[in-house]
Amino acid sequence: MEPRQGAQAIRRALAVLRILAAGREDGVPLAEVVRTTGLTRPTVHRIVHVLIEEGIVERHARTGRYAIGNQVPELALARPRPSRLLIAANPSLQRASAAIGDTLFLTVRTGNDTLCVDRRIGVYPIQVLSIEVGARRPLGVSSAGVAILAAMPGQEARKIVAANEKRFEAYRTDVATVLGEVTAARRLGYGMREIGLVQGTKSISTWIKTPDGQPAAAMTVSAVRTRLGPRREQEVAEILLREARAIEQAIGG
Amino acid sequence: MEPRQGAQAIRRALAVLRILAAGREDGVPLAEVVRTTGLTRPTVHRIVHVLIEEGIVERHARTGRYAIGNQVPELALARPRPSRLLIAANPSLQRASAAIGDTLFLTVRTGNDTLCVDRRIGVYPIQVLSIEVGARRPLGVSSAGVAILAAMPGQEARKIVAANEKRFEAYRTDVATVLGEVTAARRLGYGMREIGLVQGTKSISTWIKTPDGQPAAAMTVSAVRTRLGPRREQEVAEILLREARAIEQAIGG
DNA sequence: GCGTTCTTGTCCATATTATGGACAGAACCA
DNA sequence: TGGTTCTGTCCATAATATGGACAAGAACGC
Repeated sequence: MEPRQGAQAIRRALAVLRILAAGREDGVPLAEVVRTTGLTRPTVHRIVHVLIEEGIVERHARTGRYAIGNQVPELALARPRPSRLLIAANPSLQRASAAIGDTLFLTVRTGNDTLCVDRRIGVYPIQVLSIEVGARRPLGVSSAGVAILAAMPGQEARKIVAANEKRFEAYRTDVATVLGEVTAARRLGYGMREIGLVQGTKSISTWIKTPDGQPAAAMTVSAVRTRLGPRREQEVAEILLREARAIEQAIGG
Repeated sequence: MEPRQGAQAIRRALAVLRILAAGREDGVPLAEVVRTTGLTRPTVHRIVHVLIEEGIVERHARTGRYAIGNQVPELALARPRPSRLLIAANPSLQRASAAIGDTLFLTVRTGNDTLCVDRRIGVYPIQVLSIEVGARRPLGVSSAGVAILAAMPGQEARKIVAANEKRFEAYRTDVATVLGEVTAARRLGYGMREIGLVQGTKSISTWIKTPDGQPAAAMTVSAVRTRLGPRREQEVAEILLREARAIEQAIGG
């Protein structure tokens, strides 16, 4: 598949949109878009302002930051919701949440990012709620991202990690660290992070593959570190692995 | 506001996306996109296939039709849902639905289209369910579209109707008919269609304006024609007008 | 069967379009 | 005050997107 030519501008506009999406409601300053896309400032400026005229991007009056606009969800209404994955995963998430009691996330891969698409809050009184539905991060910086990378061929994973290099700085990590974590996850059979994105939390993630063997998503448990000692880590991982296989079945059938 | 230059390709890609969005899950054949956008076929073909590579568009294997892809709702997750309008309108829709008993729609304007964003089913046993959330139509072909056009300055309304000319054929209407209906709606104070998009139905729509006087949405009741005689039309219109003002208050405050 | 009309896909010379270096203003800090 | 961030704009230039022309497959009629 040689990439189709004659649409540089469209590809660039989409790259910009994906960066803006990572900024959620608050949006992203122009300079950051310039840095992370590697495009020149006049180009990004032009793209962003055309997208504003078209209603695809909005600009916050106070901060001057750029964010995903109204028309994007409007276009999204054209698709049936919720997605097949969400339907297939629902019973598993419910079971796992009840069995574990800590916060549970379902995260998909989209391009070079992870995107949280579902979250279940457990019964345990201390819950890690830092990641919300819609949260978008470069593949590799969260345990879910590491799990998804671990589930794909090494070459592809390295390519993605290399592509995300510029964005890792903001999360205080780098290519070598991420690749190390990916290797560790392959050995373990699941992704794990002693130090979560939030201080004092720990996360465990299992990957979910589509019938053709591509990793499609990850299921993650996050909890305060003290609640996930070695013994409980084992328990939680077993539940997650079982339910991940169940979701794979549900997609495949 | 002179439109910004240097982004023809991006604008064209968005025009294509909006047409595809009107096709919902089923999508739209390439030829129809070519017709309604007025672009040449090689151009549309290139745009659509680049968007497929980027995950923004999907192609149905069986039919060959093109439709909005997975990544659009993924980008949409960056925004908080539901929208402000939906929140503001909720109590009014609930009250109106209870009072009227027929199917109620909330429709917004997006570009040159109307987009159904909410639907409430009433208690009366015969309900008009042809329009679903996500349904997208050229402004002017539904009573909601006529109401929204009626609420804007004549010049702007004429511009939009002219821009939609090519798309009217598919709905068996034309510029003159639509402009006539808009004028009638202005006189009446609400939009009305004796012949709905579905045979034997009748619709009544009131417009909802933002604080700056721009029409933002329309509230519509659809029912089988026999259920909306002159007397009941009055009643329903009064309720819709009252609730439309309530929603305007809720947005403004 | 064979022509007709619909569709989608591809090529490539061309000119239109997007590009980005250079310049400039605004806001903030020391 | 000068230094450092940010955002916005201009315009000559090169690279890019464009669309006419050609091709091939699918559906229909007879």
